[in-house]
Amino acid sequence: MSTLPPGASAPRVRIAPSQADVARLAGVSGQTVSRVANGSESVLPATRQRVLDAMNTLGYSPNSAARALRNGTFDTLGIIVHKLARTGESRTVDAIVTAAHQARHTVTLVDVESPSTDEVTAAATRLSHQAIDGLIIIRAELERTADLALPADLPVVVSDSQFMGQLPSVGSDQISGTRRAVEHLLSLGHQTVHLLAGPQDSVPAGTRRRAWADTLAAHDRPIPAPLQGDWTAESGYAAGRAVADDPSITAVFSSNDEMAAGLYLALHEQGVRVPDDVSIVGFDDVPLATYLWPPLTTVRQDFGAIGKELVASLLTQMAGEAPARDALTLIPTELIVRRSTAPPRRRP
Amino acid sequence: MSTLPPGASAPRVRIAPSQADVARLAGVSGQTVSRVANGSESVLPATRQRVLDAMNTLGYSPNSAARALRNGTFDTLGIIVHKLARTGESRTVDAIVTAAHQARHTVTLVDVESPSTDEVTAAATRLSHQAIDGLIIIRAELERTADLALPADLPVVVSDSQFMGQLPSVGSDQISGTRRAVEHLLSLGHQTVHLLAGPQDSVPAGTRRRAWADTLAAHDRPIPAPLQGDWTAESGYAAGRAVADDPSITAVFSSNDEMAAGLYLALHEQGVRVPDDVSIVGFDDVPLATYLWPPLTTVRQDFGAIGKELVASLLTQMAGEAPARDALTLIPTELIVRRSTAPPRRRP
DNA sequence: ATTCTCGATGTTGACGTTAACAACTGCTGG
DNA sequence: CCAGCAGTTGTTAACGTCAACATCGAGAAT
Repeated sequence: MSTLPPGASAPRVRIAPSQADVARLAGVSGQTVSRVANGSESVLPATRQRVLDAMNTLGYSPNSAARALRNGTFDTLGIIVHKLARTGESRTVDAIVTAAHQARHTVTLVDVESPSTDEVTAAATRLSHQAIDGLIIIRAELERTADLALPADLPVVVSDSQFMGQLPSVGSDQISGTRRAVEHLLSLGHQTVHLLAGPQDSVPAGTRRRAWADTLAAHDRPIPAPLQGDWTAESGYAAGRAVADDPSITAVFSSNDEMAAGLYLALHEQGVRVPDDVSIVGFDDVPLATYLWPPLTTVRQDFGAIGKELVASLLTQMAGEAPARDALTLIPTELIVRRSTAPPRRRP
Repeated sequence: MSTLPPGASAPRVRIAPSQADVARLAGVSGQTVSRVANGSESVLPATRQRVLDAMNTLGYSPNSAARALRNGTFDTLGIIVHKLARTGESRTVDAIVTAAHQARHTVTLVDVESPSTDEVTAAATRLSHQAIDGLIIIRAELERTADLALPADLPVVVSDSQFMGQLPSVGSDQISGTRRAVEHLLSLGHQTVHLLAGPQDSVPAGTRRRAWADTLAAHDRPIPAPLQGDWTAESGYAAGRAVADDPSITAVFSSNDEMAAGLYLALHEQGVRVPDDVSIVGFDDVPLATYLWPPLTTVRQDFGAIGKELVASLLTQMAGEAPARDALTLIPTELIVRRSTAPPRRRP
């Protein structure tokens, strides 16, 4: 009998039944309960039923911490992500969760405030203190992973390809997507294509920018100074004012759909018609791209495939295969032609 | 000396160092390592430093499974979500992750294919087999939780308010948001407001529908038959064709922004002007709402606040406070007036 | 000088599970 | 009639951590 001070309540007891409780009720050993829980063959049907019944009455579910401790595995994948609310990020995570589920794994999420080395390292440490068997890093805008302090034996995959040669990566084929976007505009008769660029320190933004310039160069076209954006629709709007003021611009390739939407608004406000006066191509194919006015021609990224591939790569590593440090899986992109592009027309 | 058969390789050993390894290297007991790891006061500075050094050289991080087993707590929150890629969902999850982080908790994610009772139960079971201290269910379209088989002692919160009286809930104040949207249109001079409804089996869709009807009734206006949608822009587009064909419709309240975007497209295609011919109000305030043409008047939901509140409620329960089964936290909504609404004009 | 106190550190055992092995049963085949 | 076998069930120990208690030593108080 414990003596509690007056007014004190008994500690809240987690009444989770254990294997031993089930064993006692079913009149078997704990080991047999374990066998039933894990679907072992060598249990008499009658015994199995007795155990199953006991589990049900008690509401037993195995303690995963004990199981993890015993097995040395958590059946859990960690994800480090920055700005989960963004289209690409949330769709990738969605796909990861689904793929992980199919592989009977759970997913643990950590959000970083900025995708800097320090933050990602901290997040990775925090995660490895938690229970994970593998780690997925989504779109960290880092220069290199050398500075990234990761547990040596932890399988890791990175989305987007800036870690090529350092960590296994999975990313969209942005180069060919960009090329097709630019060439689509060129083939319509535009003399050149202006770029609405993503932020300077973003790796994918840099990739798209280079691919844009390379494509123009390959066709012997002038390479205009890029308009600078930061992925937000707001920055696209700002750029749109500039575009509206410059009648020489007939075609713009926006590094993502959000900025294209901002561009649209500025152009509409200034009475510049799309695609009659200016043709626009975006990147991503967000769900709403079809429903902008006019429906946006854009480069579709297959985020679902990326998520699936990330998980597949991680599972391979976890199965013990030596990770090819320089493995890069490229997911194809696709140009979706809608109604925001047309042959150039002279503007007044 | 173990003798391996020729050709056999040693098993892949997870070389994660344990407390004991650190203790040996630092020349202290495991308990002292534990004390240092958990920031106990009563360790001599010199000793602490020696332990810290040993931790660093070995790359030690405490085994969370063992810790969880010992402490009976996982510092982890589980989330069950359907269609993570949607705006509201991903923003809510984002906020949850951030709030959980601040409370030094990790977040584990499970996606269900459909928000049905069976699926949610299965997911909850799966999660409780995993390591969680509390559960957040986002927008399950269930009638009641009675059927939901949840571990009895597991703290749970639900987003959206359909579980009122059954489980603690957090949700937007959809009723007043809807009322303000409808009254805004009425105050502009519209005789009545048509509804573009969400799917029949969705609880929030039902809430908005009732609030819409109630508001019209309160103002003695006719209540037209709702246009039926399913949350997708595509369904909004279909409804838009009908709206374009019916000149008597001057104002539409769309149950979400996506459907409003679909509506826009159909109307633009048919040459029906917004807001000149038809006024439109949406719900959610997705990031792109400002950048539709014309910028969409809509009811803003504060998903960030919802996520924060969900975590707060869960933490309270986990701290041992008896959950008020009927607790309902209502997060205010806000009408954002942009340019898709105007006084009615006669259409030809 | 002796006892007391207190702070630092060590020892022990338990959390719930499962692999490895041991033990027991009933049956087959000689 | 018994060795041996296969199939079922039980026993033991260990995974890594930490709370509770035990121990030790040094200085304070008498």
